[in-house]
Amino acid sequence: MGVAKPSIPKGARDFDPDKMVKRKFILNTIESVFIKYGFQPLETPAMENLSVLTGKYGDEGDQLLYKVLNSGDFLKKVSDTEWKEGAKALLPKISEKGLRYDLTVPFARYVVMNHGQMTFPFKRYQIQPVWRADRPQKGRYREFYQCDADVVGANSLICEAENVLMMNEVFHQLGIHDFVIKINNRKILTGVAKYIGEAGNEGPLCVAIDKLDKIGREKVEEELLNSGFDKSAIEKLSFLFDAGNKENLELVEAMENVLEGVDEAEEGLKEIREIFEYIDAYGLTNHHLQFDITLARGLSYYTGAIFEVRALNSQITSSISGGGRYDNLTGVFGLEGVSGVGFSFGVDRIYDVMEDLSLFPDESLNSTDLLIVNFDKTLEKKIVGIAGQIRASGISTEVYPEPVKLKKQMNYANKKGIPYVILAGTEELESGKLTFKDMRLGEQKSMTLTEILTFFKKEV
RNA sequence: GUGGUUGUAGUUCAGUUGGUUAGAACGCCUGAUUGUGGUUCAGGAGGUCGUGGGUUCGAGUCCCAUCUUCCACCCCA
Repeated sequence: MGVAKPSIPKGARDFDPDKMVKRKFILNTIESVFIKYGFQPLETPAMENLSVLTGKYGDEGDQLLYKVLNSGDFLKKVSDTEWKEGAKALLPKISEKGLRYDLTVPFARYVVMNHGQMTFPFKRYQIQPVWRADRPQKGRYREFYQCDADVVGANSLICEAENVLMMNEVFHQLGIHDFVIKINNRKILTGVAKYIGEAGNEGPLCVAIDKLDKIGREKVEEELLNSGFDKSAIEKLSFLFDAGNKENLELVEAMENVLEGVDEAEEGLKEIREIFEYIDAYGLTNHHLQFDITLARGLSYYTGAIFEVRALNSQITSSISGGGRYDNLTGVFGLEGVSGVGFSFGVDRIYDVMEDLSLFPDESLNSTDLLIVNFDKTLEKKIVGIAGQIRASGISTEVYPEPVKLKKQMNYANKKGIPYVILAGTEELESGKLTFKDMRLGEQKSMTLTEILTFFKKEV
């Protein structure tokens, strides 16, 4: 009997060191920008009670929730009749907990549980994995990370403007310069629904026009027809499809003319204007922002501004960041009147874009600066001492832990991309002149430890 | 959840209508070089052909199941 081959669950991944170094580069960049704008870290448990999770993501979402089986004899509360009633009736008896599906609902739960002690506006960021029992595809996994930042308890459009600022800062730092931040406002879309005589039907309207760039105008109109929209209503939508490539403010103006007198739309357009004004006032000139009246985003809880970021000139066309304002985050948990604005970065997709455009900087990849070669057991105590002194000045240093063949040690340095090597055998240690080799140039010099340390000081 | 697709050495892939001992490249190990990596040369190791059944004298090749990969829906990051 052979040992079973090890495997990992479908849609889950190992991140090997090569990948982790790159992921960390992205994650650290995002985190530092969050912190720079005053957001504080928050983590919530991987498991939530199912009562918190179910019913928050629609019927489809409930299907995609991972449920955790009760520990012990999970069948002990189940009677024969319940067993026969099928999975749906059985579920609450055998499972009380589930894995988190996103970071927004657990955050809402947190706010409701703690709002008495919190000071508002409350700004938190959260970078944690979430789980969905979806069928995996390229760029879609069953376990993946979300990076959310939200402000709750503030209605000012400064929050929206700062979202745009943070998106710009993150992508600039990552070296992604060709991207577009599309902005729209749910109030405008609500107004549009009203305008075409389908007041209250903005839900299906959003779902349909959100697919515009993917399936085209005809299919969208077809879907609307199937959703029960009137033919005349769909015809009235043509102003939206024909909006064309106008300048941002020009488009705002054009829409103001079309939608004049529809209160919600007027308000939404005013907000768009104001966000542009704030961004202007912040002094951000190249903001990559583009008002797009057809941007909708499928998610139902948005009520104000909505954002979506896409990289340009990349094979990866799906969105790499997005967000928006929601008026009633905590309503489902019985706490009314807490509004918020949030957005998130799609780490996996940002990773794919950067890989696609070869944007990962080489320096971000090797972590060790220096390797000290191990010649002989009897010299180990000395080279270890040297390593300690070098590390004390902040240089990341390795001692090769065994006195194996030099070739193998040099090869180790080479494979790991370690740029400098110290060779210190009996002679070097006696004279204090260490052999210091630059692996990239292939040159080596005799240098004292102090000389080496000053060399690194100049390098960094 | 629906329909399709993929799986052969560490990796990327060949493998003829089913027919001897399943190949290549790269990587890995050893040596040329016992104190010098990245280039070169010589040699070597490594495979229950995803897994489990079945058909057959004979299966990497055909059939069924299952897992996995990827793709299109649905939905989404």
